Amino acid sequence: MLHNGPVQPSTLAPLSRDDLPGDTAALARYLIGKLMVRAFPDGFAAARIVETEAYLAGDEASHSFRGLTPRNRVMFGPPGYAYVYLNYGMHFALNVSSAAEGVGEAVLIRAAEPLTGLDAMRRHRGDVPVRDLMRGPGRLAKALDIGSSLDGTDLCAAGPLWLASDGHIPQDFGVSVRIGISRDAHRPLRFFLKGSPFVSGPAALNRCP
DNA sequence: AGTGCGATTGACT
DNA sequence: GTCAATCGCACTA
Repeated sequence: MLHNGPVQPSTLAPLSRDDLPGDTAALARYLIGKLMVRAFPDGFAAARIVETEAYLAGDEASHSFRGLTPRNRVMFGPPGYAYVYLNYGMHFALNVSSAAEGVGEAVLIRAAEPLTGLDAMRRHRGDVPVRDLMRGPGRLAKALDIGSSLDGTDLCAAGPLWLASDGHIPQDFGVSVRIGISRDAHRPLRFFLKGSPFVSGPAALNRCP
């Protein structure tokens, strides 16, 4: 889209944990337009988050619904940490832990617009169109080489992976039901940058009221 | 111990 | 449009 100015990932300060909204749906909205920054051995990659989903306590679709397990422990920890899990036995997905310690909630990062480090992303994803590099949670994780070794990473500190802002505030949010779930399927907990071609999901969910 | 099912993707008819 | 790949975890026994 139009709003990719030049980005210097190494100078992008991490988001402050105190600035993260305590309400998980609010955090999911807050993260739209923010940046994911990844440090690779040979440089940085950065991407603008364009699609998120909130997973709440008491939510049957959430991994936290049946209580704390080794896999979902980060969801029950403090906010602003990476919950990385393996889905369908083959795709990793990146979440940001949310809510107070002891409350199992998180925001799934579903899609992003690549800004810098496209060569590094293609090294992990192969030669696909820019639009498809990070369009979907599994693809996003692959592009940023995110695996279980990053589970528990502090996303509010400059390290292998963190959240940042370049000051861009998106004007037009879309809201829809979440993708790919069967339980609690009616809840409007998916948020996206309206009109972005980097958003995943069926077109019907992406046009708006 | 065995079974079933995903917060998905890519290949194929 | 259909479908297989592949594994952690919940559930049954």
